[in-house]
Amino acid sequence: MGRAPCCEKTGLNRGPWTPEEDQILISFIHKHGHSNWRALPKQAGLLRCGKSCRLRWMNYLKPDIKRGNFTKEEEDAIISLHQILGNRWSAIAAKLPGRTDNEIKNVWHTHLKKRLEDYQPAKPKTSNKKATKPKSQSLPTKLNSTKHELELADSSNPYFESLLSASPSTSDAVSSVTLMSHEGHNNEAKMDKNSGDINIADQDCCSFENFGADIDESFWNEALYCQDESNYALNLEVTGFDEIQQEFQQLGPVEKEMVFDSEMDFWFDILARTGGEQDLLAGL
DNA sequence: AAAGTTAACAACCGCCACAAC
DNA sequence: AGTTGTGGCGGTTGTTAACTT
Repeated sequence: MGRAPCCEKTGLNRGPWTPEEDQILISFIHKHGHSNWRALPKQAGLLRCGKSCRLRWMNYLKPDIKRGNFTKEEEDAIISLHQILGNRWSAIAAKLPGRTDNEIKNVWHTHLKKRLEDYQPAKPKTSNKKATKPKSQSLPTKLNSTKHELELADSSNPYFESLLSASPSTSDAVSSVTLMSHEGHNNEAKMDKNSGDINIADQDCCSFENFGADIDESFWNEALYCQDESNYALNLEVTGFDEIQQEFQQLGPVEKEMVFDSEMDFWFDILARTGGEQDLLAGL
């Protein structure tokens, strides 16, 4: 036996809502709230099913809904969030105040997806000159992490600020194998000699913990994440460049310096490289 | 100007998770 | 513990306006 349908279809209005219907729904919810969507249309005198009322309210009539064109910042946020969250429109919408999942989904299918597809023809680059990573490119998750902590002290993008939680690293690794500093940043890498787990701490911008044993400790001598006032860059410098190139071969030839369009892209790249997006997903 | 195509967006449908019973 | 009702979610469709041929 199947479930009873959510509403009796016969005799109910379908299709676009009229201004009169909108007004009835708005005034009813203002007076009585919407504790029971199924019962609401009957109580309000609307010839609609509860689902339809809920959808109309949630996607169109709710007072805090922001309508109109998406800003460049919002579009960038959707693209970046979609890289991590996929088609979880409600989760994406939760990061964009005033925007609904339905609206974001529509924008994605009508604008952003096409923009990315146009941007996609990522032929492997052979030159070693500085280049910007395409936003749509799939990111490698070569490096495994079992735990991830990240602090973003000064985010310029309000949508990103709420995405990440601040948390200091408290891990005590058995032995310290590497100490890095770069342009005022205090980066510290420790390795548990028994388990092979690697702990990275960057007190200025982020901390990562427990990357697992499958990465070479020398990697962290060579890879420094850094930022200055105008750029967010991943520097892959000096020795062992060929090995790093192999690690990240999914990206095509690795540039010695990758410059990102925005701080958000920079952070998402770090998350993707460390598998941190898995932890992020778990926390949502 | 008419027909055909595409873009934009509102709305619907079916499924799922979860709370209540 | 199993069943049912409900809200919420993501995929999809329908409609209409805008654009192209």
